[in-house]
Amino acid sequence: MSKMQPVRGTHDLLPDDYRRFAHVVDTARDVARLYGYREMATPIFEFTELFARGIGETTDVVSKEMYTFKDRGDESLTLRPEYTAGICRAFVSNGELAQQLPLKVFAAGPMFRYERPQKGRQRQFHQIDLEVLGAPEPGADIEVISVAADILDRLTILDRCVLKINSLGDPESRVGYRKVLTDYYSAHVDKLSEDSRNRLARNPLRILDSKDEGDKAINANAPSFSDHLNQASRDFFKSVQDGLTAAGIAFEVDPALVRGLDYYTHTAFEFVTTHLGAQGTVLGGGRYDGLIAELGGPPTAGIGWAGGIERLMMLADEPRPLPRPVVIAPLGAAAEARALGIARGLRKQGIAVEQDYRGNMKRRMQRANKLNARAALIIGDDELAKGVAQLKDLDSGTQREVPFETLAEALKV
RNA sequence: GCGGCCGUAGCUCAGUUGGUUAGAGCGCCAGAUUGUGAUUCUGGAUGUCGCCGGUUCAAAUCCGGUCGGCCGCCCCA
Repeated sequence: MSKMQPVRGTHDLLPDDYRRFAHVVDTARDVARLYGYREMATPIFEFTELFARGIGETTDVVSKEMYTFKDRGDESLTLRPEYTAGICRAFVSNGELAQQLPLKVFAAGPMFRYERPQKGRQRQFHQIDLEVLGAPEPGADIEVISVAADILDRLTILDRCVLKINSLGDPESRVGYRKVLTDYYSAHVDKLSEDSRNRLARNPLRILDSKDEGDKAINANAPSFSDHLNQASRDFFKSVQDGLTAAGIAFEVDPALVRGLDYYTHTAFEFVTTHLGAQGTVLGGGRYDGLIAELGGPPTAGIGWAGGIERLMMLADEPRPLPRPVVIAPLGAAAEARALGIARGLRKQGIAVEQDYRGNMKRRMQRANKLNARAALIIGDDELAKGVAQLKDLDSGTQREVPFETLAEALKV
């Protein structure tokens, strides 16, 4: 093509695509509202430090995937790579939110990560996001997962997804397990893959999920997280599982499920599919009880998830077609002028009316067909004189005269 | 960031061992007595063969680079 290409990893959402995009967001918003979540939005860029501190300096997202730049005031800013940090920052910035606990919010918008694009992976992508702040109880975990399941169900993709959950424990359990795991892998470091040797220092938990055959052999005897959860963490995880079962939500416990962002504690979960190539995760999240305190706010529990809109779009059914319009086809200057008022009156009644800017009868009828119009209103000099329009049903081809005054009634669906 | 595949009309794709004005289907546009669409018929335009450079008498075709897409890894949504 020409040089007028979009930036790598970005895409235009043309009208047909946008309808499917909006369908995902609208569906999610509707379901979230049923659970009492309120929509909000935060800025697309924040101070770089927010993400560095919130997500973790050593994570891939922060260390090599952020769009970071200096603005004209020499501030280091970053295009948000995810939503949670921004929402938590907003919670800390806006004291009144601390009086609305538990705060249940829904959000949607673009995210930015400098990654190698593939199907289902773009540099600018979009997420729907759900968060509950100020609820340390497992009931919040259950509810948040339940909202996600309902959204996927309404998008008709739940049956192609599997819910995987795991517990990363509370900080005490996590620190303890991490030590045990690091010791174990350090003893086998010479047999680990290069990737996993790098993971050992950054996030040893991730080695558990390695696809390398040699690593898998070592993993077979690796200490299990479930054996190193303290009693409180164990009870918490049990409650979440029991709640999901009670709610009728199917899940699998996956001990290898580890999320890449540092702030997660306790519950981690992902809805995964095999229908998107290498990009299996459609929606994922977890609990992050320490994040808000880490950002300098009052110690406040948090749990939430994000879902990739583009990935959901690829799986979801086509949204319902738009209501079919009526085309008004005036012939001659006088009729054209009169049609403007008639069309406006019909739209006031909630009827979608399209009026061409130009064209003879044939052209207007062709346009009507192309617009998938259900009916055409033909108004020429004769009709103008009689105060009627020819109402042609474009499916049956039948046509009848209808007085201007009763057009709205004749066109009500 | 690593490894691999690919790039020809708006779309899906043909295009022989390099050879003359680069093709098809769909779609688009225009006509078939100017007040009636979708069907049918006729005609038309599709294009810097992603881009830049090299080899050659000659490049869509071979070579290099670059941009972009896709697949796997990594990572994640």
